[in-house]
Amino acid sequence: MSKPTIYSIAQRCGVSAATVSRVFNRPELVSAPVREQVMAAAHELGYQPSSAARGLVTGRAEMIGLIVPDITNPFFPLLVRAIQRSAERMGSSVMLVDAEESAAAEVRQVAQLRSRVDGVIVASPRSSSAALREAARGLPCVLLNRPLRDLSSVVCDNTSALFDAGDHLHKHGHRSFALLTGPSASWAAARRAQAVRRWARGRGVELAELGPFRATFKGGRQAGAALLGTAATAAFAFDDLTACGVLAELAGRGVSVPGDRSVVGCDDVLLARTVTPNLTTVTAPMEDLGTTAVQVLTRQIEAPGGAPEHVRLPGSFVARDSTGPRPTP
Amino acid sequence: MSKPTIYSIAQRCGVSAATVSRVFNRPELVSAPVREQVMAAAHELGYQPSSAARGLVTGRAEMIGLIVPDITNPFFPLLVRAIQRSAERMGSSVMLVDAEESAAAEVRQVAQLRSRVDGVIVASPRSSSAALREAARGLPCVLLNRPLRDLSSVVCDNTSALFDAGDHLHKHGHRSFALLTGPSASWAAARRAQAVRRWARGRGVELAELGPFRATFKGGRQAGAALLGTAATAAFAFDDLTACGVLAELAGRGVSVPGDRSVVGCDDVLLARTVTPNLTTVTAPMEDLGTTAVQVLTRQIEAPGGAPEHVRLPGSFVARDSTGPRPTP
DNA sequence: TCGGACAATGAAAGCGATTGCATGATTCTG
DNA sequence: CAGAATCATGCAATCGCTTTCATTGTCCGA
Repeated sequence: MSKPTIYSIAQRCGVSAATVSRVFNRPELVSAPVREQVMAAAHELGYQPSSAARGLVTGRAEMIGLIVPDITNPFFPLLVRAIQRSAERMGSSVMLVDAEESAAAEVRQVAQLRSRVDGVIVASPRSSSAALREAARGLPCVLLNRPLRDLSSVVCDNTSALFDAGDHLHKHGHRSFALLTGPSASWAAARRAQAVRRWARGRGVELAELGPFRATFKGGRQAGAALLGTAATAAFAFDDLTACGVLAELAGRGVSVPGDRSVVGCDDVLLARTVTPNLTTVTAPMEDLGTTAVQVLTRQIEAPGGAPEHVRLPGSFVARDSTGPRPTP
Repeated sequence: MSKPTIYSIAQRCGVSAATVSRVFNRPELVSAPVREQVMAAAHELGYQPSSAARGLVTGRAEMIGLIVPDITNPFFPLLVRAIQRSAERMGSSVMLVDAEESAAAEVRQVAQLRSRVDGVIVASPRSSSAALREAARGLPCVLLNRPLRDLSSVVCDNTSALFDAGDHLHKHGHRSFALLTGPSASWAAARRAQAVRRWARGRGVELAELGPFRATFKGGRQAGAALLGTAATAAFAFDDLTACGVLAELAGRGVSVPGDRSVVGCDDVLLARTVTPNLTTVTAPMEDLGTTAVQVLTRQIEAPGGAPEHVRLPGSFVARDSTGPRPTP
């Protein structure tokens, strides 16, 4: 007894394979009695259509690739889940690839994926644009948090939320700020830094730029240490993970947050709500980001060579416990 | 210009498709000049073999499924990465599925996956054994952290590490302990609880059992609150996430850790080292767990119907800052 | 009552690769 | 130098499914 195929079923039911196939794909073309008989037989035999065979003829893999630079970064699990969920809704599965922080790996992975997926979603802060373009040639692709003119992209724009964060701190009396910058190659880092700078200039407040720091907990500790070398009473961390590092470093040195300094993070990952004090941060609309990415990708797949789409979703500011009034000197 | 196939290449090089195929699969069977010519042409045309076609004839998808109950649980990203890494080494890709904490989804997903993968790795604390068995029927499968007699499994056994943890606390003078139990349906939770109980009995110390609590940060907070209702000076949390909740709850109530109470976690996820104080915990050998799971699965795939394998890997105790000497009353 | 429209089904041609077998060209062996 | 062994290559079947086209049988209107 080998795996059941449409032929096993066809034979069993005394119909042709074509009919069996239709029962699954275009059931309305098959008469009710036959349809039911076939379905019953299929169920009884435990029939599962071979996706390889189907893919071969339809040219669709019903699968999308998802490339993340580092799944251990708490930013991604939420995204992965959102993407997976909406992919499932579209009848596709998700193939996850962790590029392990290596640009070379990213590009290599895309090449690897090509033949197995209908398209890819790439969350790739690192790779060079040229490498990305090349890798995506002829393959429907949407970039996450990294716009590129000729490839579709879905990005989270935190500019206005960061303005809100600044205003929030300003209202609390802070006048001297520090910007703890993230990896220089990261689009998000550049973008966030720019937003903070613009805000500070607009407000006419002092802004010390520190960094760049690696987007890790350790990087955050270094940033925290650096922060103490300045007079800033409030700091914008690149993301929540670094903010946590900052918090830890400050705590380690007996500096109170938000008593002595205020810290705001970015992304609102799980960590933000498990750390003490809870992080004031900017929440990224993960669910939306994922859903949108899948939708855009689907469109690219259905109309290959269509114009690239660019979607920008705003984050929003959320005040928690890592920010407070300026310490009275 | 449609997608290049072995035929395009064959034609271009004046050889047969079979030869082209061999260049990629059994290059030693092809003469050097032809081989190089074909490779050059393939590269030039940007040829990528169709995995659907290959899969159809070889019967292999070169892909394994990975089902996790909740990718946002910090336990999993490390595992996912380890699995992906070693799958890649075996020439397979990983299809990730987040069952979203639903046993029904888990089983449904396995069914869905069947036709697209060569086998699955299931990290499924929830589903009933019967459901799992049924879902895995005829599909190579290895269970993670959940042994079942007739299915292969790879589990992390923390028993001895928990003994070490207990001894560590005992040495620090603690005599009254609390066990904050995890979800009752989880094998790991049961196992850990059992280990702690055995240890406590062996030592003849007092052990208050609290719970079960959900394996979330919130669950941890509740556990923390409950802990304060007891005289225990040291607590075993179900995992790091709940331990963090405990820490947060205690901190919120002005209870110092490790000054007033000691807390040990389990798993050693990223969180353990980002929280203040750093968690004393039991590290799970994630890398090994993942690698082993893939190896076992590979064996199952190559010899379907072979006897199930059961691997048990020990965790190890690591002392950090959430444990200390018993407070002097 | 007959022709055409329509519904239900089957036959068969691929999709793009792999692979066992056959073949022709070389090289070896005694 | 004949026959065997070896090597490189081609032919063609096959994997399981989808889909076009053709066929058959029904039903309806005129």
